[in-house]
Amino acid sequence: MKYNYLEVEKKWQDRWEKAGAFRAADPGEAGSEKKKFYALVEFPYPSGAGMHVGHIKAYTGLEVISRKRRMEGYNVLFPMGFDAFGLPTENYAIKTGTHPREVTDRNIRKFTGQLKRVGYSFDWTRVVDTTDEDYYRWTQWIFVQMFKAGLAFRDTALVNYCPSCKVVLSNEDSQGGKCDICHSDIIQKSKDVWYLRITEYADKLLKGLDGVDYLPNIRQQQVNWIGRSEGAFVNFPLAGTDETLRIYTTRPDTLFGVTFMVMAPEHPLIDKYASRIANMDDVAAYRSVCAKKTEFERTQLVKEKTGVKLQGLTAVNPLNGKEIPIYIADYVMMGYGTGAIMAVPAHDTRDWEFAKKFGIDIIEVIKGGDISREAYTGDGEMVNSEFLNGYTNKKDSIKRMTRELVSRGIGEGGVQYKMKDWAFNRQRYWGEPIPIVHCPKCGMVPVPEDELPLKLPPMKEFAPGQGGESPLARIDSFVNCKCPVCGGDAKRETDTMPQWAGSSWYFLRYTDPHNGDCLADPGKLKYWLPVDWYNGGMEHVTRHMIYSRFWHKFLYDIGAVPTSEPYAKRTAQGLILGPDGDKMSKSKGNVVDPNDVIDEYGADVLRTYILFMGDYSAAAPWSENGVKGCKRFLERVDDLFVISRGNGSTPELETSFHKTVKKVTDDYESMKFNTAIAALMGLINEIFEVGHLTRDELLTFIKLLCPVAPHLCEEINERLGNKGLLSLSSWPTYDEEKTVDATVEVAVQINGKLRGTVLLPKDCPKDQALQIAKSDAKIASILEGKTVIKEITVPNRIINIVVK
RNA sequence: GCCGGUGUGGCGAAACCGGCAGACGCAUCGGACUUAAAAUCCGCUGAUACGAGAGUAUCGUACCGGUUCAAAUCCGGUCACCGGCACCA
Repeated sequence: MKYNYLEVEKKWQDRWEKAGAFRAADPGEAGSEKKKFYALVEFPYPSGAGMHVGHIKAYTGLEVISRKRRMEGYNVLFPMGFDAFGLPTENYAIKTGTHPREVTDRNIRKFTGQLKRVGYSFDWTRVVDTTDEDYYRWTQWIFVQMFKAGLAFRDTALVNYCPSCKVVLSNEDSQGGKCDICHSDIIQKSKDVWYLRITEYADKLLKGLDGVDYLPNIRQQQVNWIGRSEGAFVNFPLAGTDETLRIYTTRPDTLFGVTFMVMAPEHPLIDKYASRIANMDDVAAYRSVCAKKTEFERTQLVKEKTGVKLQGLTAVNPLNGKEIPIYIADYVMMGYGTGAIMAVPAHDTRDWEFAKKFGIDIIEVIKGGDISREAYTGDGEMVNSEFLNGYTNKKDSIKRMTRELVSRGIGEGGVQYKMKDWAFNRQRYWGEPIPIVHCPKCGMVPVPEDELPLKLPPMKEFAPGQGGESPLARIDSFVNCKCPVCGGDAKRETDTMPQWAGSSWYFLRYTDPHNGDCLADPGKLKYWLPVDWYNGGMEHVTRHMIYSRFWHKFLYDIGAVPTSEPYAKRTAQGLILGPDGDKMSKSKGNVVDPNDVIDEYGADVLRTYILFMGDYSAAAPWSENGVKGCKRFLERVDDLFVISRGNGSTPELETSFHKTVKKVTDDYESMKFNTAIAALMGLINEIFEVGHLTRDELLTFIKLLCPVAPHLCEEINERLGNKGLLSLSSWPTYDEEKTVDATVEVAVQINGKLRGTVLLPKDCPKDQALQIAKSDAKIASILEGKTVIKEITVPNRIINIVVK
């Protein structure tokens, strides 16, 4: 850089701040009459390591959109905050003997400083911090509303437990059988757990996806996560009892192919009929083996089928009265469906494997495969199935069978979801205390709303307790309290909320961050919601996104927010890989620190490069040389001032400007930042070929580039003698007519092969175009002696002459 | 296994709705400036063959096939890689 970028960038950052340039106007304030635009980026977890280039990529996309929107005349809300509760901070605090409050404050200061150096146009007056009492007061308030609505409940259950972090984890936090935080193996443990009944919203969460604009892969991931399946429940009588074994299946039409039943090892009917089971010892032994397996072993490693046949307990096929053996096996999960299945080995791969191993009959009911070799899971004609014989369409046969089940009173159609209720408590210190009191007389009672926030008590030793109980349980003054209902002695809940709590509603608080009376003023919510555009990482698409949509839909149902969906549009940025093409990680030593890049090249270069790297949603490796290329580009932009003058460029350059304004305007909008910047690079090459440009053209250029490299563009604007901030000036317009050159180079093909090009006037008529093409010396020589069969012209693009 | 995505020069990548494949950037090479290097500027650069040369021809978007005047793009099949889910009945 020919100028001192660090100084110049600081100068403009200070001026923006002083002018309050990026403050969003609340309803009623000057500026609120403009159309609103709410741009949201995922707020960071303020880790001690500071910012990562991934953060920069995540924020810079919507930064460009926000800056463009402001110049287009919108009232833009582009806020930033900190998702600061959580384990890394707490673990660091324990290790270093510092209080997490102190660690958090320090990290937030560090992040704030780093973010400001990048020159983001955040509205810094609206910062939220999830660990702030005035913030988590409302997180607790929402929990209390959910409790009152019966959506927060307690249950004893087998849970995912991380022995290293000493916390219960949700299914989402223990994917692959590993702890999401420390990557230790998860074990199963029986515990008292708080749940949020997210399954009650499964259907709403699924249906809501129709009304929002999410990238297709994001939508699809959510659909898969919710995992809706349609099928039927069927009741199989247990022989010699009046009990029925209820199962769920997606293929009720294969009911005549059932040759055995399988129950999950934990199925309660086993205990109920233990006295009838002759081999209860074997059963108990098998159950204890299964209980010791981690979720990982059970689902990932062991594909070999195991199980035990129940001696003395059998089921009856309710359609034809056939007696069917029952097995227990761990390939059936207690947590899905009813915890028991009807096995149709001919047409289900898992049942087939099990049948082969245990020598069970296999009855074909769908023709089309060779069931002696493998299960046939395709479509085909129904056989061996009485009234279903001859059906060839799966939908029809399922429908018919479901009707039959209902009319005979042995089952009915039903829907299942893979999504489970959300395990919502952690036994750790650095989280929102769950505002519940356990009263021996009144049961569980929420802390009254006017007593919120229920503050985290100060503590010196906040390491988790040995038995996995919360550190808060050690503070008598916190635990012992009076019941808010009866006034008698009671005990407080000592668990805290998981990290996902605070981030489930933060975007609401941005609209009214200092409100002491409610989570946000209804008028402000009405004005700002929904979030118009939300950008973040793919890794948050299934957890954070689903959780926050759930909270939002609940808040909508109780009338606390005005929209049923929080986010109108969602995009996701791709990863930045290390220079070696691997994922960046400390252990590989391939991490790029954005601060180093700013020190060496300035924030404008960093921003430009990150957007220029490639497809915004795709992963791309970091390249130091690529950074240098962007630096050169910005230096050339800086040089434009010297060759700018009052008037008189060329008609060609004028056309190029119209083209570029159009392209950049469109490309920013579709997040094709790389091609927008490429267009500006192409334009600057052309300007230097011409040798000069007008002052107006230069102004247009820096306006187009301003969202990407705002400091440099402000500086040039000032040099041009313009008063006021470029960031608040108007976005350039273009004339569609002038985006096409007066003469166009058109390709001439013969039999589809390129044989030359001709210059034609814009929108040249077909006859004239062909005439000019044929008179071209080279084309004419090829055409000589040939018969023309067909002539195709596409205006301003191509001429193809087919000859024989 | 299932779902989604991707596959184009030495590299990152472009290419609207099927219409000149490789824009833009990097790297390489050559040149200018310099005592020299760095920086900067100018130029070349998909492959192969022919040509002293301006050039000309052929091939070329993972692979095989198809539709079309015309395919990176559409259709059928195969392979590879990435991401997500996973004994979900």
